[in-house]
Amino acid sequence: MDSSFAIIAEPNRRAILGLLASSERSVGEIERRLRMPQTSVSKHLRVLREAGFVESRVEAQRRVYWIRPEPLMEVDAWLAPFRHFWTAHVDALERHLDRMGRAPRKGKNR
Amino acid sequence: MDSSFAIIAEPNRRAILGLLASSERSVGEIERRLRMPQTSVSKHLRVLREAGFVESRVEAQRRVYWIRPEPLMEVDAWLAPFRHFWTAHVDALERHLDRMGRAPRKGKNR
DNA sequence: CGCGTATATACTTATCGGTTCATATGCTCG
DNA sequence: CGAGCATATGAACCGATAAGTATATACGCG
Repeated sequence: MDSSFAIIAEPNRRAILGLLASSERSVGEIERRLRMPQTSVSKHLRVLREAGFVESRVEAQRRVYWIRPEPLMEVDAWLAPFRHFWTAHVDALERHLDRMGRAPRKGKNR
Repeated sequence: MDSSFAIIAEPNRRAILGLLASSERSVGEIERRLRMPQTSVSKHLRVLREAGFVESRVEAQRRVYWIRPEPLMEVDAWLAPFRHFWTAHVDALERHLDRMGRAPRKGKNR
């Protein structure tokens, strides 16, 4: 329903994503690091999971969560039309790189 | 009050920013293009202005609004720690460019 | 002047999402 | 099997806010 933007509007969710940026973590780890109630962590993780921001696996009694990049890429893409405001003089180079493929081989495209 | 993220969580506001990305516009123009009530446009513009996303000048009876990049840069910056997820193999090149100053040729005419 | 257009603002209402508390489920180990 | 930890889920509560309505202000022109 809501866009990815609504999801990352919540500071605690951004904090969680920030933690997961460096490596995957269990719920308990997140709880301790961010000093936020477990129930809250769980609920935010649920929202993040349903929105495709994270994925989880069960490891005995724990659940380990990690980042899925797609929704964040979407946000990144939305910023594109604005980037020239702060990178004006490099635009030409950027476009050049894009045209060159920017991610040459490596199959597995959509 | 809330972070820039909360501001762009609103779809109408993103639409307005999207319009302004290409060029400055008056309130009436935005109203017509987006087919949204004037009062709504005004209110969103107010929010955007107070959050530093746009700036306006008075031109006779009209107000012309345009983008201020700072808050969007902030969002762009927040994405940095995640970018390696979708640009992993280009990272080296990116860092290289950054180290070089990102604006190699000095022949730029001004 | 006085009307029409352009824009902003106050007020109200309904909705939404986050937090808290209580409880449920499931796994591990003794 | 039963205790205890890790995590999830549900319900009530509460504050924020978007949208609608109505009105106010400013300008420009005949």
